[in-house]
Amino acid sequence: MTTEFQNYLLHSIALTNEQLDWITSLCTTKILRKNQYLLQEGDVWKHYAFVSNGCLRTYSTGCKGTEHVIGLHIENSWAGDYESLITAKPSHYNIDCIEPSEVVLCTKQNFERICKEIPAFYELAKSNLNRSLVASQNRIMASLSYTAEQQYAYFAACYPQLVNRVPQNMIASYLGIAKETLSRMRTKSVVKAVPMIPALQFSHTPQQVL
Amino acid sequence: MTTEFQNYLLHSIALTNEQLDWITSLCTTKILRKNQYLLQEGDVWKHYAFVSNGCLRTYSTGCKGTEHVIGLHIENSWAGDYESLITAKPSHYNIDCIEPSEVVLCTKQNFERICKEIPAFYELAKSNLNRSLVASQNRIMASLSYTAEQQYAYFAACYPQLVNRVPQNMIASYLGIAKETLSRMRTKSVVKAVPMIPALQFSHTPQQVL
DNA sequence: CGATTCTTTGAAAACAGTCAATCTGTGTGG
DNA sequence: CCACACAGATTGACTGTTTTCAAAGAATCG
Repeated sequence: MTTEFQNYLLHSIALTNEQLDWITSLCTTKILRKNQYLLQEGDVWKHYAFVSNGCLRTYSTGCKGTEHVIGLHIENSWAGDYESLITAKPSHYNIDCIEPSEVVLCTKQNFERICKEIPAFYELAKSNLNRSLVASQNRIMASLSYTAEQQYAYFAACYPQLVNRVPQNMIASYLGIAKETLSRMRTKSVVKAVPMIPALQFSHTPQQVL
Repeated sequence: MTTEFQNYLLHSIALTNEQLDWITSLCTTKILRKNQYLLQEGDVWKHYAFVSNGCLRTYSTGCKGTEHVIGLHIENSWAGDYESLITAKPSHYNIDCIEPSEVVLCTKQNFERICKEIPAFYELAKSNLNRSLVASQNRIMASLSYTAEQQYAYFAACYPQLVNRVPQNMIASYLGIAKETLSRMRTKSVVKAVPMIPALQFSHTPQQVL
């Protein structure tokens, strides 16, 4: 029987059974209940984490205690604080579960070992990193170009799976708008088309954070 | 005599003279006048470009023809459209010179050849990519957390070199605010301190786009 | 010096944020 | 099984910031 993680790998790259088993043996699975932290501010993040099930959010606490959602991660994507991982410094972020979730953890060390051993795996990791960067830039582009309403429409177009799964206040926070504003926009809901911006026209791919 | 690019390399990684010469031989230098395009929307970006002198901007044209500045690049940083580079698709962005500039170009192919041959160079490239990603995320964090005024203060703290070098309308565009708003903020100029947000407290490093 | 680009300024209007109250649904424990 | 508590969503009135448009003032470049 193959796990979600193994399915993800098999769908992404070509692997022998031995390789698949070997990778799996270097990873651990962790079950998290709703609201449980995967990473807490101040801790050093030392893993690569694949979300095999559920939904998590990465957020940071700003001045006056407001929470700002930096990332949302559902099954088949990656979560973690990349900055903390590569600098080995304490994280400024929190990651917790919006739903009961299951994540596959791989230590940085093991992850790099796998990369070295299996070029295809390495290419996958690199491609995920690239996609993260592109996704970040698209998000910046959207925030520069769009009004609150257009941003939400763009978000909904990019991540239809999240719209009815993630609480609205978190989506609002992710978009940098007030939850009341989002609520009002939704009730109006004249289903406006998002004005298409060249830079964003091919970007309807789910965000990956590695 | 060493060029700016060679100085950059020597300050970043350890190289023999032969290696340095070899790398240099695989790159070309291009002089650009003010307002000249380095990349124009619709073209495929195929290089890695190191800015050895001057200042460039990456921008995109949104609906209604508004220009949105996605990146600013001064000497000793990198410019280019990474998305177009890795996907080999036409770029949605324009890059042009704010000042007369000099860039060192290296084709993707040659760049990868150097990476393969010289591990330290590869590590440098990887580290630049990582820093780009972190910088993007910090920019997102800032746009979520800060008011227009705080954003400008944060920008000025991060990039003091740019404040009096890049036209204000472009800085405004970079920050996603109207140029008039920026102008008003500057004249008020009660030099407010930026409220520090945990996530951004160590991020005062110049943006690198590789 | 003339032309273009960039910046400043003013006033009105649009937009989004805040605060506070109410409403809804879900899950828990008595 | 009901009542209650709690998290999330909605609504209204108000405030404040930011945008827009238009015009005038600097600065820069050829």
